[in-house]
This record gives sequence, structure tokens and C-alpha cells, in this order.
Amino acid sequence: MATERRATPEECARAVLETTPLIMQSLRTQMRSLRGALSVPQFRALAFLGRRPRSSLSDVAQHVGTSLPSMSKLIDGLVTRGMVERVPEADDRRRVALSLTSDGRRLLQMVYDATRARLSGLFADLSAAERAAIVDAMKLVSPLFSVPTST
Amino acid sequence: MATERRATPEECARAVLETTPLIMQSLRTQMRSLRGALSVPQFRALAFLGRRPRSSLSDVAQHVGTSLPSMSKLIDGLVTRGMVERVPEADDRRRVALSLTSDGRRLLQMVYDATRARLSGLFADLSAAERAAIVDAMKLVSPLFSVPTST
DNA sequence: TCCCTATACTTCGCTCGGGCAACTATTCAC
DNA sequence: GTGAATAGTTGCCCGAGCGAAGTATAGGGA
Repeated sequence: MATERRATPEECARAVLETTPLIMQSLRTQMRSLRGALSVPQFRALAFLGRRPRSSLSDVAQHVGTSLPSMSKLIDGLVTRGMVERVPEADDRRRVALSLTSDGRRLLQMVYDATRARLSGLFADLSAAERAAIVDAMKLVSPLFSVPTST
Repeated sequence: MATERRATPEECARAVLETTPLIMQSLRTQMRSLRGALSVPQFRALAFLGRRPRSSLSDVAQHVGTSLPSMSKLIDGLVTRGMVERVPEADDRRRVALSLTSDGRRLLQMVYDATRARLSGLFADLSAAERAAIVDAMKLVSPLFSVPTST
């Protein structure tokens, strides 16, 4: 595979530009189809809160890559569904600490498992080496698109 | 890079599940920020019509991966903006042939160039071999998520 | 102390994306 | 020619997303 092939930035951009939306569409419909459906941004917000409980709204918004108002409303929905808790912080009462409820943790796990299972099914047709190539590529790409994630 | 590393379907799924939304977010904001902004689905519809003029609504919807009503409304917007033409077909008057207008072609080209340029900038930091690895990975992944594209 | 700015979020108004259900128009099959 | 299938559109609803404006709290001078 890597017999010193080369690719220009443009080729690379073209490949990513064509493929990424394809994958996203699949992820979106997959997550929608589950009972207890989640949108992709909702899933990402839950996943972030799973990793970093007591995050501020700003942190979540920055990580997911949306504006503050958008994230505020997204969290509204999750709070209404009982998946997320808003807890005002004592030392700085402007801030709100967001955390998953136990229902939220369960839902996240369920959607994560189901989605991963379905994707795994697709990747099962590839060889282990091909899958490794994909994992490696993702590891190359990720940092290019990650938000600084200060803190 | 490919010294016979291996990866399970689950690892692969996990990598794709984490990375893809990250890229999409970037693509979306990029396309939104241009004058003559496009959403990603709008862009994909235009790109498809650029490759296959006189397509039916169903074909576009299937390719982009949305329902018929969604695509109908998306096309509405593009028609209103003068980027796409609806031409009823003579032999089967239920069908509508969709094509780009010259404005549509220009807009598509502009957005495509701008987006590719921006992505290229990101990928410029990688080595040519790394970029080739990404291109290869995309070629592996694409067919797994592509819609049959009958016809 | 009082005021003034900055920060953290929320609310408002709006547009687009997306799906389901129901409808119209046309074609096809018998 | 009537009934079923096909191609699209419309209505209704919800969620995503932004900018602008509003609220509440914190911090920094004079």
C-alpha cells in the first residue's frame, strides 16, 4: 500500500471532500433510526460530557464546533429529555456545569454501541491491514481539524 | 506505515465515528462563510448535477442520501436562487429533469475551488506519502458507504 | 464605594435540513 | 377504462445553526 506513493494536497482535499459527507449521511440516518434517537451533534455533546463531566457550555460548544446559542438550545433538548443536568456553579454563578444523568450515560452507551456495531459490520469486509490503514489515516486527519481545546 | 499493522472492525469504526464529524463541521462552516454560501447538501446536489445533468429528483435524492421531500425542498431553494433548472420531460411528464444553470456551474466551481484550496492548505503540512495514505483510505471507505447508484 | 467593562449564558427571530404523511399528476397493466 | 404503480410536491413538525440583543454575575479601577 505505502510503496512510497505520493499525493498532492489537492488530491487529498478532493478525496476527503467527496468521502466525508457520504459517511456522515450514514451516521446520521443510523443514529436517527434508533429508539431514543440522537442527532449527530447531540451524540457528540453527550460523548464530550461523558469524557469531561461538569464542563461549561462554552467548552462543549467549542468542542462540537457550534455557536453558543446553538449549543444552548441543543442542551435544552437534552435536559428536557432528562439526559443532561445543568448545575449552577457556586464559586462563579455565571457558569453552569453540565453533566450526564444516569439516563444520559445509558443512552450514550446504547447509541455508541449500536453505531459502532453497524460500522463494524461494514468494515468487517476489509482486511485487518486495510482497516489499520484507515485508522492511521484518521489519526493523521484528526489533528488538522481539531479545535485547539485550550484548557 | 503499513508494516502489516492490523486493526479490528471496532477500532476502525471508532476512528471513523470520531473523526468524520470533526471534518464535516469544518466543511460546513467553510462553505457557509463564502459569499454565495452553500450548505453541504446543496453543494453535493450541485456537484451531482454537474456530473450528471438532466437527472431526476429521485436520483439526486438517492445519491445525496436524503428523502425525496427533503431534496425537493432543497432543489426549490436552488431554483429560487437561479442555480438549477427544472425541465419537465416530454416522454414521461411525471419526471423532471434537473440541470445546472450557468450561474449554478459558476457557483459550484467557486465553492469547490475555495473549499479545496482551504483543505489543501491543511494537508500541505503533511508529507506526500501521508497524503497518499489518506487518499487510499478514502478510496477504501467510499464504496462501503456509497448508495448502489442503480442505473 | 460606585461604575464600567468583560464573561457566561439565554432568548429571540430567522432560515435551512430532514422526515412522515398526504396529495396530485402521470403512466402502465390488465 | 379502471386500478395500481411511479414521480414529485405540499403541509406539518422538529432540530440545527447563526447573529443580535438581553440578563446576570464577576472583576477592575477612580
